[in-house]
Amino acid sequence: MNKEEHINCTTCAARFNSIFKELKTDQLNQLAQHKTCKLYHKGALIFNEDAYPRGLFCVQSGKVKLSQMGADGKEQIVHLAHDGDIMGYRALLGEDTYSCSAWALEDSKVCFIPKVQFNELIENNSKLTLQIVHLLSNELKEAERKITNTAQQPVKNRIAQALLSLKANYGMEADNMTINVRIKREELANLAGTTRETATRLLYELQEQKLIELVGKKIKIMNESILFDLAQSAH
Amino acid sequence: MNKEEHINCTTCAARFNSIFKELKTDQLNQLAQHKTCKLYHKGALIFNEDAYPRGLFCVQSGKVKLSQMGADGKEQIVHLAHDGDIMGYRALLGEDTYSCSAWALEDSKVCFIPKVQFNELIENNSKLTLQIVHLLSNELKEAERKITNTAQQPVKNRIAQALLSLKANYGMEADNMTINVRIKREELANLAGTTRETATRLLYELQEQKLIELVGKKIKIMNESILFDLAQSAH
DNA sequence: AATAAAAACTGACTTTAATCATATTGTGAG
DNA sequence: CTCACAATATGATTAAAGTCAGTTTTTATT
Repeated sequence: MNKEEHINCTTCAARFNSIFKELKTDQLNQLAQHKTCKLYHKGALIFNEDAYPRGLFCVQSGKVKLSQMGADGKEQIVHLAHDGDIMGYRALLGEDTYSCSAWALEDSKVCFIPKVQFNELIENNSKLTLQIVHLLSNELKEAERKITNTAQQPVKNRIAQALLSLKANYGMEADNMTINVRIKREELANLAGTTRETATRLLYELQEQKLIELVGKKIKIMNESILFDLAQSAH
Repeated sequence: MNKEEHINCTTCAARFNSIFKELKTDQLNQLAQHKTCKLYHKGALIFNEDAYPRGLFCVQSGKVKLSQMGADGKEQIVHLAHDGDIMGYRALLGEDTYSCSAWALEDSKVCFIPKVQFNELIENNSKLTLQIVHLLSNELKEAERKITNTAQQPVKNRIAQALLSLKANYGMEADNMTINVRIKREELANLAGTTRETATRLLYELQEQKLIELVGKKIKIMNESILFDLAQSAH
């Protein structure tokens, strides 16, 4: 008997948000047959940088950060994942080790599809393969843009960018203003590429400019269009 | 009559350095039938950021920089290309615009394979497709690492990294010490993500540390292992 | 060879953000 | 509820790198 409450991909809510949304029922059932699903508690490691992948991860629910270790042990968050996102496919397709680690930002259910089934799936489904190649290509585009921004923009703009990225990934709460994620200052800093202290200070500056509001552990976006302009422009 | 001296992919020296190295003669001939080859003079634009790709570019000879425009018009070099490298495949595979522009760093011969033939080629050659997916995946890995380095490393280390990257792409001259490319200070700065002036100053610092030597317009690597350590470590 | 233009260098100064130190607030375990 | 620890905030200082201005060198052109 399987203790998992979710054993069926056909009833997975995250599916419609994922690359599997167009799979037929029998293909979904085949997926479900081989996948396992696990609850990762907040702070838990899902997979580790430099390890070889043994399959594909797919976020059923929750929030995940993907981060690299910098030269002196400092974390750099290179990607955020949420419901329906797949993780580890770069390493799988590249026949390579993971280029980053995945950590649960909050309690998250993450499914695992063994490499064999993943390979079968993409060999028999060119549309799916195409979708994954699209993901890869989009991630590269985003990564290149982030290189340019990191190299050229001041920290404040990168903080603005980071906040928008959090919103894009995790959405808003019911009020449609509060970013729906609890993230530590240090993590925000590691996403924007700065230090904890500087992140704190610049958040307060953004608040003074009425672009955001800090309410408890959450961040409210008060003026998204100006925040967006700031994230784009160099000064 | 075709004025191009090179009309045949089978005799292309760069081929063995490219993803086409394992193609059969008839496939190469088919490629050659549809490709065009053009000489781009130093400084010439090969393709432009934000345009839609109409095919695949392949460097036959020469040196190419791929760069993005930053927020206030500043160039960021995100990739370097040389003999045998293909360019524009991210945009093609992603059915997207180019994320960067390609410029000839020196007089370069670049072939062009129309989209239709490219698609035919990858549809009929899964091994080739796999190779291109590998390229994509490797580029993403490199881009992620560059984000981390740009965010965390001081400029001097990034200059060291840039020099090693120039060496990796363009090799050394006969003396096995001099990097085989003439690059402007400003371009080196745009590769490392800094300013012209800072690049100049730090090159002289590296020279004082006996890691490099500046001879005319060329840069000689005097102590690669320490230069490498510097490029890796954070301080 | 002379000239103009581009590129590189250099110094002075300013700004930005990191670092260090300390205080304050928030949070979870028992 | 209390205590300990983690996280955040904040001030002071330092260090790194950008900016600005002016000079020198290199390169291409006539």
